[in-house]
Amino acid sequence: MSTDTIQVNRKTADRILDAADKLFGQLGYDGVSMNAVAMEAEVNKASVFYHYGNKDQLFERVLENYFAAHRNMIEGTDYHNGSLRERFHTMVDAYLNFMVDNNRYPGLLQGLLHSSANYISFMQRSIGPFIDWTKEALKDLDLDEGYLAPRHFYVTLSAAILNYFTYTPALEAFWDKSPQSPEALEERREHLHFVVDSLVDGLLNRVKQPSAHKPD
Amino acid sequence: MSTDTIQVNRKTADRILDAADKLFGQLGYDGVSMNAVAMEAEVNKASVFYHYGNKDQLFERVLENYFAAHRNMIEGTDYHNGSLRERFHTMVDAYLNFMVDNNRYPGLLQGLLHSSANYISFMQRSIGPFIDWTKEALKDLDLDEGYLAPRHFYVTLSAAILNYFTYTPALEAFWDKSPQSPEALEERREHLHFVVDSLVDGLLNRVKQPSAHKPD
Amino acid sequence: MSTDTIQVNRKTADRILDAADKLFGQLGYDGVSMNAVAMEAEVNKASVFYHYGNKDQLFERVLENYFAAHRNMIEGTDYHNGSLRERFHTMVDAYLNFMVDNNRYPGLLQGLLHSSANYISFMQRSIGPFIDWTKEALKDLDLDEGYLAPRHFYVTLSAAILNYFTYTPALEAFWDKSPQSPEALEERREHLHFVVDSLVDGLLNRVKQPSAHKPD
Amino acid sequence: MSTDTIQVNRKTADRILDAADKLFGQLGYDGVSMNAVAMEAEVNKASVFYHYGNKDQLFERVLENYFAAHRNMIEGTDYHNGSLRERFHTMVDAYLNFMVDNNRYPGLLQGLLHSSANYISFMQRSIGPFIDWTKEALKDLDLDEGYLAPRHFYVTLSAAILNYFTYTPALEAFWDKSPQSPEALEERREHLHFVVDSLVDGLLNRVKQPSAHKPD
DNA sequence: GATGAATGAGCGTTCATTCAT
DNA sequence: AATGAATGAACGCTCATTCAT
Repeated sequence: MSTDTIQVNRKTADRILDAADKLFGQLGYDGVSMNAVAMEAEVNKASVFYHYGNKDQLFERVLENYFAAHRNMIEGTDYHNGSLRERFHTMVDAYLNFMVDNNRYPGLLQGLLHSSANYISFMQRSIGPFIDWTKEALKDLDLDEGYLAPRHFYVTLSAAILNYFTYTPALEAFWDKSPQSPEALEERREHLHFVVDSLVDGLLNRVKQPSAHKPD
Repeated sequence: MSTDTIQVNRKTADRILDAADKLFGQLGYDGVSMNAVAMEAEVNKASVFYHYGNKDQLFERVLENYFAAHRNMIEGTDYHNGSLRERFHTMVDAYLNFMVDNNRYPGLLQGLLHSSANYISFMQRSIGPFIDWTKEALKDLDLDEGYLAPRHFYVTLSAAILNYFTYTPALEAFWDKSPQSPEALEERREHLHFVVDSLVDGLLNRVKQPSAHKPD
Repeated sequence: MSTDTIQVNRKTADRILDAADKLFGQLGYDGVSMNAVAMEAEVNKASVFYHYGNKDQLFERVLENYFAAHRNMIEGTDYHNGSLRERFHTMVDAYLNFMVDNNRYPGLLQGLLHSSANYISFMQRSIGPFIDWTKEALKDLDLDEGYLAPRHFYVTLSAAILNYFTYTPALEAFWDKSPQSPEALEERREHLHFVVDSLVDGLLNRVKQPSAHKPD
Repeated sequence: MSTDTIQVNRKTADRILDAADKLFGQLGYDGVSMNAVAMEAEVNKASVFYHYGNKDQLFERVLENYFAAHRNMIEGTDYHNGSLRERFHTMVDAYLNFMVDNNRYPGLLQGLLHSSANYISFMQRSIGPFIDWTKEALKDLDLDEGYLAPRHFYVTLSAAILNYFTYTPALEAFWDKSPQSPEALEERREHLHFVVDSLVDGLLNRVKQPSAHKPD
């Protein structure tokens, strides 16, 4: 009974959050009205304010959910062991899986780019752990700066993963199957692994440290 | 009435288009009001409508300018000759130069992702030539589908270029110099060339060695 | 459950009435929301409605408390005996003391002036006894109408008392000490006694001297 | 024709200001919605914002009009010459005439008492000149502080004038004719002159300066 | 060409109020 | 007695757009 009550009481708030999640990811902060959220959630508009205070707070609740999931994903992934190649494969797989499971997240993240400066720190909280992750994976090679610095690999790889999702609507015309179908996703995963393999090969080639710890 | 005055007081229509260009790129379609455009251009609000009809048409005029420049860039680049590696370097350089010269374009493009479907065909008109370009560059290898298909390289490379620009505000915290400074851009260019070199090496490796280990 | 706890957690209904009293007096009917009352009283918003029905009724309860106190003040004051001068001094002192003891009342009363007609009868219930009071004090002089009628003295004297309190925030800039400080209040009391003395002198002068020069 | 145009163009803005003037005076700042102003002025709600920016600015425009008229009244009144009695009579007449001509002003002023602190400075700008005026009138008696200080006379006399107007709706039940009728106003004027005469007599009696400049 | 004025629709938000628990 | 949730109406305000001049 008490469980029931909790479920019933959470229902409206959850429906609102789901609706906001969906719409903000599709249309961005400015493209979504509180009225639209209320209608999507099939609740009264005032209820949205009752449960989440205002539009900014609702938006941040949506963001925080994803950032928490994002952090959990990173913390739940063991990327310290194995060869350089293995570590990168682990990372790319984990990131790709996360995007598949949270397919509204990329759109949400892109939307932040046009938001007022307030939300840039939100993005940085999302980027930071991933850059650290890349640093960790490349730690043996001692590349702190220059064109092979971890941050460049972060931008290149995250972009290769993210944009596949955000550009899906535009890409559909050029794909033979829906880009988000399991088959297409598997193909993209193979491509990303190929990219990682190639980059790791190229990297090891350039740094030329045959004596380095755990040669690949 | 002097030449100076005329130059300073550029044609109203131009001033409006410039203002719209700037604001749409910064804030996205929904983040910009016609009033804001008028104020930025220092013209009367009704003038904006007089010259461009309505908000959608103004937005499309801004888009069209960039897509025309984009097409010109592609058409003006000779990517048919040279080795596969050379052709890719040419492409990446041309695309990067274009972004530097048209630094409002990436933001504009990202904004389209949230524009409810209307503008997807605009994006596709921008993507199409680039995909053809990639196909042309890879024509010798006969890769029409699968994880090595040209379209995957398009997504990977365009993302690696594009996101460096669109994510600039968020990246600044992780860069030692401004990501848009000439030095940082040169570094990014080197990284992209490294990426291309690695991918071409990896590609040639795989294509010539059908018996090679399958990806993961 | 100790006596202390009970005293601190006064009856909910009382806390609400106090909060409403304070806020309505400060901000007027329109300036106060039921939510604000609930927060000030640190009770649930629905409790306010449970105890007082609706906003109008809550407001009226606050008013009624003051009007009852006002009536008690008048009934508890012996203004029938003594000289005309003494009777007026008694009145003015009683009224002034009442304002000091009920310093939220003047603000509340002023707020009524903007309440669309509904509450005018409330004001009249407050004014009536005071006018009767003035009539009683002046009963020997047989002044029912004209510029010396009791009602004019009521307006003049009540205004001289009331506005000193309601205009306090604006007067502070022109006072050397806080207008509500005991010293300032004592000074105001002396002034009011001076006013009463002067008016009584003037009144006796005119009434006893029908041949006196007409005003102006 | 140009005159016509100007009149036509001013029409809407003027109608809005008139409506705001009327409603704010009747109901106070919080009691008036922008919609109500628009309906009273028979214009579109957006027009109100077009012409006056926002509610605060509209309110301040109304206030400023009265404060300007108030200043003009004071500046246009010669209260430097004549006996003390004459100077006070001049003041009271001017103030009373101003209230009759600007009968919405008292209500507006009272409404300010419940407004946020922003508007207190507005009130003080209204009060200041009048207090100076009182000081000027009493300058020969050297009364800077104490219960006979000019500021006390300001409060007493302004209250006697102001409240007669603001309390009109409540007073009507106790008056034999409408308090704002010419006859009633004339009677009130006589009363005020009686008050002034009595106070001046009382004052001269107390300060006892038979050798003072211009004995009354 | 250019612009001041006007407007219906919609925005984010708060309101007083109700009701099931 | 008390409260979390819900809601229709209204709030101040901005929007894209039109139109007479």
